[in-house]
Parts: sequence; C-alpha cells; structure tokens
Amino acid sequence: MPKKLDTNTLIKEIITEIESGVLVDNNRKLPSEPVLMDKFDVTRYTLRQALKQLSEMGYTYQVHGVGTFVRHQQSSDSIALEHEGGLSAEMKRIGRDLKTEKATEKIILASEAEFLPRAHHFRDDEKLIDIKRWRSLDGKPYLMEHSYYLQSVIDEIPQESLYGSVFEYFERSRNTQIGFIDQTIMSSPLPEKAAEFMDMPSGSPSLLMNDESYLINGELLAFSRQYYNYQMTKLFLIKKIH
Amino acid sequence: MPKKLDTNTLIKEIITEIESGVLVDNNRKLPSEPVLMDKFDVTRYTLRQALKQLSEMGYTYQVHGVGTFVRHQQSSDSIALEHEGGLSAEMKRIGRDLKTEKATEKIILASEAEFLPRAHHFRDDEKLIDIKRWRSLDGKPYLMEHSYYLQSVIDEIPQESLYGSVFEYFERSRNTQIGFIDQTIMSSPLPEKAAEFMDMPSGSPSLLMNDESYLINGELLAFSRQYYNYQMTKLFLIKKIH
DNA sequence: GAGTGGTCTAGACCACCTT
DNA sequence: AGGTGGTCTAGACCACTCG
Repeated sequence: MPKKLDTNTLIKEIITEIESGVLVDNNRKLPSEPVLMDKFDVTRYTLRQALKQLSEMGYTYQVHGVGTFVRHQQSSDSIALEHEGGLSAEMKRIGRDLKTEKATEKIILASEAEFLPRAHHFRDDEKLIDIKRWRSLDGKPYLMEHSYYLQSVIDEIPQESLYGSVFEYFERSRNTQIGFIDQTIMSSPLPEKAAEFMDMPSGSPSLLMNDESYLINGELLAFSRQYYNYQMTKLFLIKKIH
Repeated sequence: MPKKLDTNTLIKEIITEIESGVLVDNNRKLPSEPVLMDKFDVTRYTLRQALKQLSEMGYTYQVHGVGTFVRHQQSSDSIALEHEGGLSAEMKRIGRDLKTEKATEKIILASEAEFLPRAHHFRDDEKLIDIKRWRSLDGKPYLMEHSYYLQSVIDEIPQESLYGSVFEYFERSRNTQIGFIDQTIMSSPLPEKAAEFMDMPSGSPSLLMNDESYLINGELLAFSRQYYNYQMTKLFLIKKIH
C-alpha cells in the first residue's frame, strides 16, 4: 500500500502532470477539487494547501465558482524574489552561472560596522565576521556584497564557503535553518569601488538590496548590503490581493 | 450569543490585544495555540490561518516546539511590497501624502504602445487607455507613471480618478476586484522627462517598476511602468523560507 | 439548480524543544 | 514526559458562477 502524499510531494506531482500536458484542458483549466482529491488520494485540506502554494508561486490561480487555471509561464530572465534557497540556487534554476571572483574576510567589533540592522542591539564586544564578495554572472561583473555574520552564531566561515554559499554551509554544519529574511530594495548611485568592478562610471545606477537574515528560532544570523549591476538585474514578484 | 470570529476579524483582534500589551509576555511570547483557541473561541484551523497571515505580514513568527513570538516593529519609512490596496492607501498607512500633480489621458491602439506585457496577445484593434501621471510625495516629486488600461475591460476612466485611484474606481463601479499583480523591479537611468520632473540630472538612478494587473478571474486589466525618485523610495519585503 | 471554490469545525497523530 | 507548533483526515456549510 503506497503512502499518502504530503503537500510538497503533491505539489511536485501536480507540476509534473501539468507540464506533461495531461492535467489541463484547452482553456488551461485543471480538474475540479473533488476530482483532484480522488486522483491523488488526498483530502481537501492537503490538496488546497498545495493549490495555495502553487498560486503563491504564480503557477496557477483559482476563480471562485469557476475553477483552477494554469498561468502562462513567466519569463526566465528575472529573479523570483520569493525564491527558496540562496541566490546561487535561484541562478542555477534559470540556467545561469553565478561565481565569486574575489572575497575578503576579517573579524571586527559591532561598533566598527559600516552599517547596522534596523532593529538589533549588539553587546559592546559583539564580534562580527566582515565579508566582502565580488560576484559575476555568466562571466560578467554582477554584484558587490558586504555582509556581517554574528560570530556568536556561526562561529567561523571556511574559506571555500566564501566562494560558494555561506548559508548552505551554516545549515549543513549546524542543525538549523534560515527562517526568514527582511529585505529592503532601493536604487542608488554606484559607489566608486563597485563602479570599478562593474566597469561603469562612478555614480551609475544600481539596484541596492539590504538583507537581514534570521534563523527559524528568530535569532539574527547576518545582515548585508548588495549592489547589483542594474543592466543585468530584474527582480520578479507576484502580489496576491486578498 | 455572539457570532464566531472569522479569520480577518480574528487577525484584527489579535493585533489589537498585542498592541495594548495584554497578550504578550516579557519575551514577546504569545500564549500557546490551545489557550488562544479558548480565549477567542475559534478552532485551531481558524487560529492558525490568522497566525499564518500575521507571520506573512512579518508581525509574528512561530518556532516549532517553542511558541509564537511578536517581532520588533519594522521601520515605517519603507513601502511594504506585499501591501494591500493601492499605493495611495499604503502611503496613507505610513502617514504620508501622495498627490497626483499632473495627468494625461488618451486612447490608442495596442500596436502603438511603447511597451507591452510579457505574455499577452492583443487583437489588432484592441484599444488601450494611455495614462501618464506625475505624482509627488509630501510635496516633493516622487514618481512618473505610464500605464495602459484595456478599454474593453474598464470602458472609461473619469477624469477625477486620475487624481485619485483608478483601481478603486474600477472595483467600485464594476462588481469585481484586482486578484494579483505581476511586478518586475529594476534600476534604470532616469529618462529625460522624468529627470526634469524630479529635478535631477538626466541619467540619475531611479527605481523602475513594471506592473501587470489582473482581475480575480484572471483577466488582464492594465500594465504600467513607474520611475521612482531613488532618494525617496525603499521597498520592503519579508521572505519566508519554507 | 448544479457545480465550483472559500471557510470553518472537530479531532488525530507527528516532530520538535525543554526539563 | 509534557508541552509546543506542523500536518493531515473527514465532513459540513457558505458564496460565487453559469446555464
């Protein structure tokens, strides 16, 4: 007897069946919920959890009294703001190659940081791991990042992780996960050092993102500031109105 | 006998009680779910729907096996990307005054549009209402917007709505609502006309947002492009990792 | 009126954290 | 072991759309 599907498995199954074309009719309409419940042998709760997530991903939408429909596919030249995992993983998803060209690492006191998170009080002697990274996309200069990790939380960052994903290293080595990230998006003139790297005049536009990353237990892990090459960066978001 | 609370009412009640300080302890911890179920007389389903929405708003977070906690409040100088309603409403929420200084309206054919949505095929004779708006925030030049509304959907746009909210007019006059909006966020040099309005050198940075707005039945209503004054614009987003 | 999705109830079991 | 949140089942009633 096969095990019942959980929500995540169900989501994958639904996507697979949609993409193979067997689940949708000519109007991109999915079967009704009772039919899907029967087909996948799940209750309505599980089914609707899956459909809700699919619609938050922008993959489908539901119309009250009418049915569930598959949306036309979004272009793949933009980064989904709601993407799971790190930037590297998202870039891989849309078939692009993100590479760290150069990285520096040192330890400082919180009082010496160039910027701080919006709401967090550090002890006077709190130590931060100060990391700068210059990263390219498909060989072209893409972003300059300045981040601070709380040493009391992450302890240390191996050199090789600087050239891959620090979050991945952290989740693997400790037994925990990132829970949520506060992001602030702005535009700003490129500071000189970033302009040099991107081979643009200083003061050119850039997309500026500030991140504050928290663990699933609410603890602050890191905060950072990233300058993106404006010619190569599109962020994508689907806003659901409730 | 009072009626049972629905999810939206419950959310408001919880926020009210949190802000009056009676619901959280010194560690910003809420009572456990069974206690809350009892207190508000709802089932776990309704309670958890509310808590889920509160955590998506960045208001609380839940820790497995530990409890539910209230987050420190976000600064109010940024626009929440997930905000409900239009930009005017969001600006009002954070106590700022958005005003349309100038607006133009004309009707064109889809083939004459300066830009188009990513995935939509227009009939050759599809008519679009072409609207340009120059808007200020607290008296300072804030954004320049160029939008196209499908005439077959909205019919006409009264002059006074140009100086308020077109979406509000639409939802009020028809019996329907906006369902979701696809947004693409970029940075770009200011085009000359926008630079003039914002009193900046042409080529200055700007935050550029492209919107495609759909009704709850999936029908496209409008698409637009907005150049924001980069010195006055911060977009805020909470990314939940699942 | 029949069929669709939206919301809610009641109860069970599981996974995680703390002691 | 006991308490917390995470997931799932089963079933009911409501709101919306369309013929």
